[in-house]
Amino acid sequence: MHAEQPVRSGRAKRLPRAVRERQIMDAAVDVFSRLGFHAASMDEISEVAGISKPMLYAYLGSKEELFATCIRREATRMMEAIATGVEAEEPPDVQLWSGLRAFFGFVGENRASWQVLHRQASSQGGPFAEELADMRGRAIGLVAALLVHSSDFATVPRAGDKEAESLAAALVGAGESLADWWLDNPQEPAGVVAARLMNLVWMGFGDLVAGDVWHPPSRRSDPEGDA
Amino acid sequence: MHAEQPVRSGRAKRLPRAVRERQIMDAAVDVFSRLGFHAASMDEISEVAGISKPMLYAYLGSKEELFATCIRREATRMMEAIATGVEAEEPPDVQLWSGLRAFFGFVGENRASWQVLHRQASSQGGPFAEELADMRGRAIGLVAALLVHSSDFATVPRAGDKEAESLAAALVGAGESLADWWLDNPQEPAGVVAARLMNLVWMGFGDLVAGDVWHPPSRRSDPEGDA
Amino acid sequence: MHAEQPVRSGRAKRLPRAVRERQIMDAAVDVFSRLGFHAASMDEISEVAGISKPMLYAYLGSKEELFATCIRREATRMMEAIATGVEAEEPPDVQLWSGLRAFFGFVGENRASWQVLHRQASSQGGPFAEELADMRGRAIGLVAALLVHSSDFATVPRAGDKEAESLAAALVGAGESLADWWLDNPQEPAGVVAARLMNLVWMGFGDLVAGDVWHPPSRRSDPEGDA
Amino acid sequence: MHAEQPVRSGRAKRLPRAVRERQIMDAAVDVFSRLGFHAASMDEISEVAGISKPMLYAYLGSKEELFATCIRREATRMMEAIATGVEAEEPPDVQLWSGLRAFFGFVGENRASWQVLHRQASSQGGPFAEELADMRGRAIGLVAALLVHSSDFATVPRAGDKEAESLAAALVGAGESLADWWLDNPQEPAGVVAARLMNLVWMGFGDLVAGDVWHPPSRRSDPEGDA
DNA sequence: TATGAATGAGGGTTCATTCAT
DNA sequence: GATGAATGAACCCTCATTCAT
Repeated sequence: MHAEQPVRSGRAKRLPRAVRERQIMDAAVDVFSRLGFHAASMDEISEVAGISKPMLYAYLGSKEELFATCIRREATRMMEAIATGVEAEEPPDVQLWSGLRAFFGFVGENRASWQVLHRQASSQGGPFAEELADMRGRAIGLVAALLVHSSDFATVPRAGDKEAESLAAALVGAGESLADWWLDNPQEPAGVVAARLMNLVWMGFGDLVAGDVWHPPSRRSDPEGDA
Repeated sequence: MHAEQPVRSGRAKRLPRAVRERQIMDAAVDVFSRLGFHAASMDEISEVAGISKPMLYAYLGSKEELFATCIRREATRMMEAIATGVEAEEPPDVQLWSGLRAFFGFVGENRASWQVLHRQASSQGGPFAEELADMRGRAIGLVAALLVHSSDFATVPRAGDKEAESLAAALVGAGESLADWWLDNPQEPAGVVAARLMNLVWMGFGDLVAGDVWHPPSRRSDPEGDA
Repeated sequence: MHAEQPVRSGRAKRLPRAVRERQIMDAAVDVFSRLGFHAASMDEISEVAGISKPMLYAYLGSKEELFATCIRREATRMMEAIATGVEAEEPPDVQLWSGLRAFFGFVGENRASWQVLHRQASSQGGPFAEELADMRGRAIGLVAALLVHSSDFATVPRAGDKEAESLAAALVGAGESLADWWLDNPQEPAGVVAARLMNLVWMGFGDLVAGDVWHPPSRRSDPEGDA
Repeated sequence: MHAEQPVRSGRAKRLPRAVRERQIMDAAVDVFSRLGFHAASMDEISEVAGISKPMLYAYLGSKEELFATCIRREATRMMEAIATGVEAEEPPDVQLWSGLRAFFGFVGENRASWQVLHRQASSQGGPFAEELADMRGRAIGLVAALLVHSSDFATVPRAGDKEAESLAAALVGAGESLADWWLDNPQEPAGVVAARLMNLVWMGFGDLVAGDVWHPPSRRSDPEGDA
């Protein structure tokens, strides 16, 4: 999580452009994530950023541009965080597991980013709704590819892309929703929550009830605990 | 889906309060679902409703109140639609299955309601965000109860409410996300989509890959097909 | 000249739309004529009109629309004033004379109208610059037609449209400039100034110096004196 | 027409003040003539001038001062161009003719200068309107003096200064308007247009129709043709 | 009751102008 | 001397909300 400047007073110190830009983006993500696109005002963003409004416009353009830039930056950060955690050579279930862990890890450490991405994006109407729907769509596509791949040798394959895509959509939604729930119930570590979702989607509730549980391949150097 | 009055012209006829109110709420749901809370204007709502703005205020209060009322009404409608489809005496998996079917059925037939509930609600920081979070929370609670109940006799029970709640949250999110996906890919009937989700959460992807599929208890008079 | 409301204070009285619209337009013409398009602010216009800004927008649209409407209204008024004074059956010189008299008469009685039309219009750039150039072009065209017609039987006809048009442009410019001069030197009645221009363009300075003067056909009921 | 620096990049070289000032003024005239006073921005001017904004202010003061300076410089240039073309010993009609030719010549070769002077000046209510009115007034005075002088021995002299001044105003306006027309219809050489105006004001349209035309005293080395 | 007319308040954006390096 | 960085002050426009008929 990026730290924000305390509310400014007096003339802002001169800073190189790149630094200011990051500062502003951080403030914007913060405000957008708290209030949503419409309710957020450029006034408030500039105040949180510790600069005057004209700087906002000079550096990041219009409100819409600023928002789109935020979305893109945070989405990229999240995608990269997840991609970094997944290794293509692993078997599908392990890939899924790594992805989930990385996802929850990112959400836990970047609440604001997550909220901008998840909460504000749906506010359909703006031109970025599209942009965000695209990103979500791409994420779903990736998961779908994973699922398809994992079932290449199995009985379901004939289901076709649409089936995989719909399951991926469900899975992504489950992840999002669980992430939100987790933010409101943060008692448990990321790994536990991730494992729970992994179990649900991989084993199914039926198996869970029957006592069958999915276990991650035991690895030693595992910083986070998992149930 | 509720029908809207064509754009009004001239003085509106005197109508019993209840009818007027329904008329206005229908218009409001329509506009809110299309534009979102902020972008929707009282002007447009009153126009679609076929009455003047002062009437809007006289009947439904402020914009926030109106929105909250919409949310409540649509949420109630949905809850009832689902509750109607579920019979408490059935075993848990059947209850879940019935609930899912009812949910997708409702969404398919009430796009506007669904969009108000799902899309607009989360994006606002206002006082209704709370209201909606509450409703969603209650829904999650119900599902959690179902899950808990279904596992009363099983190995997992000790997990406690939190585990069930988190799984319920994931399940609800999966349903929401899949519903959205379905609205964008409406080729398949509600029942098929519902069944797919049922399979995912009950059997798990692992079993699906292995060819194990969950089947609804065969009933005769079943209007919709299921996979 | 239309009278303006004194600066408003408190809520404006309810007025029928048509009346308010005229009131606003009068104020707008006043302010635009004094400050020009850019320097005029909607705030000031609304203040002069005795209403709040939202009414401005409700009735007359954006600033540009308002300005264009002003231009059109005043141009129409002036054109009509002139057209009314000219009779098509008269010989060309008499038509020109009548036109000049009507023009100066209008300018004398509608300073603000004139200034909006003349001063502000040239402020090139806006989309109305075009509009106004058109109107001026049409006026020049009319004068050119008059000149062409007046020379049908003479030696110059071969000169072609361009020559007539250029002379008409010169004549129109002379009229505008003289009108401005007159507003700064208002000692003499409209008729005198008009006659002077008539003499200049019809007799030429050479003849004037030689003592030859153009005389209007003597009519009795002539409200304004002419030299 | 003054040439502008290509868009600058990097630090501007140190230059003697006079050169810098000319550079800036050229840019300012260019921008003002294209956009008008209000629409022109100091940003654009400094960019065209190839220097930074603080330099702009250091050298030429505020926007208003800069504009006034532009007006003064261009007006002076034009006045001098005209004065150079007129010889005081010639008879009045020849002086007028020379002046007109010089004027049209200047306009043809200095479109930007002309547009700043003519179009932008009148439309502003600011303090330079005054300045420009002054200059125009002086020009009118000069023409008036010429007219008065040309009629010293004639029948009209008693008319007094006001009559001459008003005629001069008309003449100046005719010239301005014709110059504008010419810029939009540039097929004919400056001399032809000038001659046409000369004929109009000296012979009058009445004589023109009758076939009487004013002829310039034949001179040999005349670069531009005249009708 | 029902409404056309009216407004306070605030949001996005830009611009002339000036520090501080 | 020269500049990138910074801002106060306006301006256009819209919207939720309310009078007064």
